[in-house]
Amino acid sequence: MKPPYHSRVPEAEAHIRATGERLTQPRVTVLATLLTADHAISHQDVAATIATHQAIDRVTVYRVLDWLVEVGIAHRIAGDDRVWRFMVNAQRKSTAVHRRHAHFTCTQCGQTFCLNTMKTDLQSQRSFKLPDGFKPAEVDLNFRGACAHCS
Amino acid sequence: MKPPYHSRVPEAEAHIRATGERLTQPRVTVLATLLTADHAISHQDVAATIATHQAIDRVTVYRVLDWLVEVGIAHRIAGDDRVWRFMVNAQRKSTAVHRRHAHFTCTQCGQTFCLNTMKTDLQSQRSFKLPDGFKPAEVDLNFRGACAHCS
DNA sequence: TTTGTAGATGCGACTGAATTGCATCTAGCC
DNA sequence: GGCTAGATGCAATTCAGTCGCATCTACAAA
Repeated sequence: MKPPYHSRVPEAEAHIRATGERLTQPRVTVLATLLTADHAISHQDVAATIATHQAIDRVTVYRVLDWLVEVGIAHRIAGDDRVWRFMVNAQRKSTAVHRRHAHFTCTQCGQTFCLNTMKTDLQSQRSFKLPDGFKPAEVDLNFRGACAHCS
Repeated sequence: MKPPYHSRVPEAEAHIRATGERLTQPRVTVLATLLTADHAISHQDVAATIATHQAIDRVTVYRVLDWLVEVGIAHRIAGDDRVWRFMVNAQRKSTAVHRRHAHFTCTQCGQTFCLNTMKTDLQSQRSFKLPDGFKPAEVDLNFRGACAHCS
């Protein structure tokens, strides 16, 4: 069980201040919500969770989520249902040449887990040889199957 | 330059007959169109291409595309724009326990290439160690960057 | 060859995630 | 305290994809 929403607020504020951009209530709320999740969650999940304790506009949630991705605090994952899911980045490296993500989507419970935050051997991602001329900037690795809970 | 649409019709018909299911005109047209592409194309690309030489309903294209994926002739890729893109499978292995795809999306021209059909060293995909209990059934590897044309 | 029918197609209406335009508000500056 | 660029709220819109249902057709059986 992850720490609840309230204990995540200071952490969220610190992340936002670190960007040098405006610290607003919606940004804090959305980020703190994202920080309490141990798997990638959708815009709707975020909006619904927030709605239980305060009012927030759907569009604002979309915009904050986009902003979090833009400034490098979070990343987004395209799901099989055409819905974006978001997750806070494990460790931010703003100047990283290669950004790498590894996710696992459970086909039974539907949850998407970020493998970068788990003990996983992903070093071999470096060893791919692409055809001549193809210059990758980012790599995504997506697994589909049964998660630890459902298998 | 790939062979044009017409020369792909017999190939398309053969693939469809091989499934044991009905050989219909929309199926042939959609598959032949898919066979002429050297990169993954969207439903809209398929529909627009077909529309230049014959009438076809949008919904039928969706259904045929889904069917092609279902019977294992093609596969779909989730794009960054929430649009599915489709591509004929290189070699079909109906009983494969692990289905693997590797794609490269060019952030400049927007095209998505299937690396499985290109000379690429992807053997290292086997070497991932997932956390205990996670049982992958499929693996997708997605690169983003500059393609051979744009780099 | 004709016929019966399961399955495919065509069409209109619909869904729902995400986006846009614009008026209003506010965080952080002076 | 006042200014203003940038953020938010709300309504309307977009667009990929889906659904319901009437009609059509591939193909197999007669």
